Amino acid sequence: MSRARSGDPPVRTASPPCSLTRNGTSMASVPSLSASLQQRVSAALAAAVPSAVGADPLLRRSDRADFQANGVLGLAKRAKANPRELAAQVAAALPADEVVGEVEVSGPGFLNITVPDAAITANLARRLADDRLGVPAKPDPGITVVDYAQPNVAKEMHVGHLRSSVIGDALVRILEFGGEQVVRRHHIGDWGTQFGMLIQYLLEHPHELDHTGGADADSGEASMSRLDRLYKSARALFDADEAFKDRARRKVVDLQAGDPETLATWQRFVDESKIYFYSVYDKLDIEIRDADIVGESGYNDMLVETCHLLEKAGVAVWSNGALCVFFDDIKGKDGEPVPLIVRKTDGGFGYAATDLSAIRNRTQDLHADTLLYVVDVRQSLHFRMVFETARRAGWLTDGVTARHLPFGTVLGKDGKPFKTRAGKSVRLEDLLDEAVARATAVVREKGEKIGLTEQEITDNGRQVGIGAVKYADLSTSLGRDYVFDLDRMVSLNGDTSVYIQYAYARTRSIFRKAAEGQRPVAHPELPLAPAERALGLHLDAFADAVAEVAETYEPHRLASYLFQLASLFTTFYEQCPVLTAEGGEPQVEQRLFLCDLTGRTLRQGLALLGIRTPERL
RNA sequence: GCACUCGUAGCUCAACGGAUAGAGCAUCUGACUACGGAUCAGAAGGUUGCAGGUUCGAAUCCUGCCGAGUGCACCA
Repeated sequence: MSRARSGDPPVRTASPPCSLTRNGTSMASVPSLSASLQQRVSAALAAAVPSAVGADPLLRRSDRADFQANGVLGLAKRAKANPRELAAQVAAALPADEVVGEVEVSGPGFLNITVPDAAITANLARRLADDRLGVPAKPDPGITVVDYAQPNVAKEMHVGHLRSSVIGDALVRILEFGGEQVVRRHHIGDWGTQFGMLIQYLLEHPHELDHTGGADADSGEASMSRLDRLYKSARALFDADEAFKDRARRKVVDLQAGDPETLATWQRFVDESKIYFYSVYDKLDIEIRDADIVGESGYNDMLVETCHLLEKAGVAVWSNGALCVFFDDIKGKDGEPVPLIVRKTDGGFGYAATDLSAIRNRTQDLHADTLLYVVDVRQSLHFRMVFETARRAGWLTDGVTARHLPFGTVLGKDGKPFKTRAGKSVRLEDLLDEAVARATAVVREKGEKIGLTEQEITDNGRQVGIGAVKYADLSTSLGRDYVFDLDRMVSLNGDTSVYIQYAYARTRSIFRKAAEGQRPVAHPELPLAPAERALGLHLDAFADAVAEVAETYEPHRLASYLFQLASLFTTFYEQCPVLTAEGGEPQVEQRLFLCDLTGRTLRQGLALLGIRTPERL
């Protein structure tokens, strides 16, 4: 598969609101109970064993208490102490304050810690009072370039383009939310020898890309169909007609030489393709901005210099007429070293030259300290070689992180790469249309009962269908292949976005049904029911979950967090009457407060994954 | 052949070196005519591919083997 990278749909506002603005809210980061405890246990460890300053207490959620600290065991080993005795010492050293509740030594030397109900409610109240739900923004943001969503000019987008776009978009949102300065780059496939054929054909048939015939002549679909028809005709002629083939090849030379007429024709392909890209990304509800589309052609001016620098530095050498970089540990089938080819025997530049030039641009001109590439796993070797080369050349320094975030193949239900019955790759648009159609049918059936308007049904169908596709993609670890199964994706039950969206809609529904004076107010003095505690502790972990994803670039952890939150809320909803709470007005307020925070957390969390949350579903 | 990734419940997937390996789907058993709309609770299901090793402790780290996928000189 080509490394299509690209497109930009400005039509619909693509970004769901990141946070709800409320009167008098602050922008204060709220340490989680987990973080507060961690700090205390860490201090207690240091008090018990002076050499343990800075040791990680390994605090985790536990099924035997609210939290468990596993760090004592390793420490006891190093200090040659009895683990249980040491654990008891640490427990004794823990301060008795508002966060630390019960502490007990368990098993070989675990510390089981329970926090008071009041601490949970109080911390959640601080989250609700904050626009960002207490999630801190980095005090010292870096600059991260994310390379994602890279389709090819003049080519149909297919299911293979889905993952890069969805994952990249989610990462961008998550990183930006964390305060990072993000530069988006859509490295579209807009250059290469195949353009000689296309350009030559268009020159000989100048009206093939004209926007004629009907009201939808300017639509993305019409653009793609023109491009596709032209591509096929050109290809057929290229294969059948030797003279045309020669003319096409000479066009490649013209293009690379920067001949104005040739370039202008080439630009027509790019522009036509962008119309199509934007329409697909609009459907995908992913915002692509024109300024962020910097395709392969964007680095043309640097290629010669890149090669020159590599050669001068001795990083690249000539071999069999090509400019190559070799690596000790990379060998081919015959046992001979396999090079990264920077410049080909015919003088043309390979994509390695483009990628290396892009690295120069991103580190030296954009001053990035992190480079991320959301690209198919099959290009891992390529990136390994490119990064290593850039290190040798000094373009990647110790202060810069470059990471390929590889994703696996999309498979059909049969476990083989997702194809149509005819064996062709599936058009991305068809896939999205299908998902939306199914989701709309489901939404319509249920929506009629609650009196949704036709407009709401249509909007919800789109938000549910697209959300389902994105969630399915984001809820499994990136590196793996995943099975594309629409039936499962749009299911109301199970680990799906629909389930989470529905939980959100339920939180909203309660407020519509609430009586005049029933408002969300935290009551730390009230004891919490088990379902409330479980929900509360999980709500409090939101900031930590987001931070973890921003650090590991693993969106599936956020997806998992959100599904669990929705599940915990559903249990709470089942077990704890809200508007008719048995404890009277304060408990009604307390439970409304939990609903409010749950709703906002679900909404924010899904927004970070690029998934919308209908108010009524 | 070499390299990379991966082998976890019937299926699709989780699990930051920690206690009893967790979810969802499917299966089975019960509740539920709705504050509140698309329900919940429970059961069953496992030699974490196999064999060694490191560790107080391994699905996780190391070695070997078996199996799968992907990649491996001028396409991206």
